[in-house]
Amino acid sequence: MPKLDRAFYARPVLSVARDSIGKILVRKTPAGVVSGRIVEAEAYRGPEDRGAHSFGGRRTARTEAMFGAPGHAYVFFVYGMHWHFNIVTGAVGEPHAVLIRAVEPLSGLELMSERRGISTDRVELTNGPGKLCRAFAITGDDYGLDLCSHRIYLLDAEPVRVARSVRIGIDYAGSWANRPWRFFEPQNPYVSRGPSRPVRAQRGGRKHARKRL
DNA sequence: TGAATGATTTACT
DNA sequence: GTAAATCATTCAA
Repeated sequence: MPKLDRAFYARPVLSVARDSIGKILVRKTPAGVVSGRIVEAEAYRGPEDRGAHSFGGRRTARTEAMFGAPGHAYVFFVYGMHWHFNIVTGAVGEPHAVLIRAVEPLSGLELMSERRGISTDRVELTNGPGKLCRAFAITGDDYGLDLCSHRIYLLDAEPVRVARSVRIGIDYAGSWANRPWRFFEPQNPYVSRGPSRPVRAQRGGRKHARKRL
C-alpha cells in the first residue's frame, strides 16, 4: 500500500482521526525500522475544544506545530516522563491534531521490546500513547517532523470497523470531555483501557438502549 | 522567580 | 482499587 500524502491529512480532524484507524505507522531510525497498525486515536480541535492544548488560540513554542501545515508531527511531553505523538490536520492556522494512542506492532518487535524493557508478546509494548512513543523512539527531537518525509509516515490500508467513545484523561475539559472523539478498533487487544462504557459506532442492531454516553 | 499542573505509566495494596 | 514518579510548560507576580 502507498504512503499517505498531504491530501489525507488536509481534511477535517474528525475524519482523519477516524480514518487513521487501521493505517500503518512506520518509523525509521539508525537503530532500525519499526511499524504498527494504528488501533486507537483521538481528535483535538482547538481553539474551541477545551481539551486541546490549542484551546483559546493559545499559540506558544509548544503548540506552534498545531497551527502549521497538515501532515506534520506535534510531539509533547507530559507528566514529567512521557512523550505523546500527534498528527496535525486540516488547514494552516487551524490548530487541529490527532493523538495516536495505541498501535498493534507489525515489524521491529525486537527493537520495540528492547526500548520498552518487556518481551515482544506483551500488549503493553504499544497499548498507550506514552508506551508507543517509547517503543517507536519518538521524542521532542521529532517535533514538527513532516509525515510526508521518510523518518516517520503512514501507509494506506484497507478500512476496518471503527468504534468510538469519549476521550481519555481530559476530565478538566467540561462538556468537551463528553464528545465521542476517541476512535478505536473494537476487540483489538492493543487498544488501551478506556472508559468502562464504550460507545460504539458503525454497528447496527444494538440490543439494549444505552443509558449513558 | 515560583507554583501548579498534566492528552500517563507503573508499582503496589 | 490508589499513589508515586517527575519535569517542561504555563501563568501569575
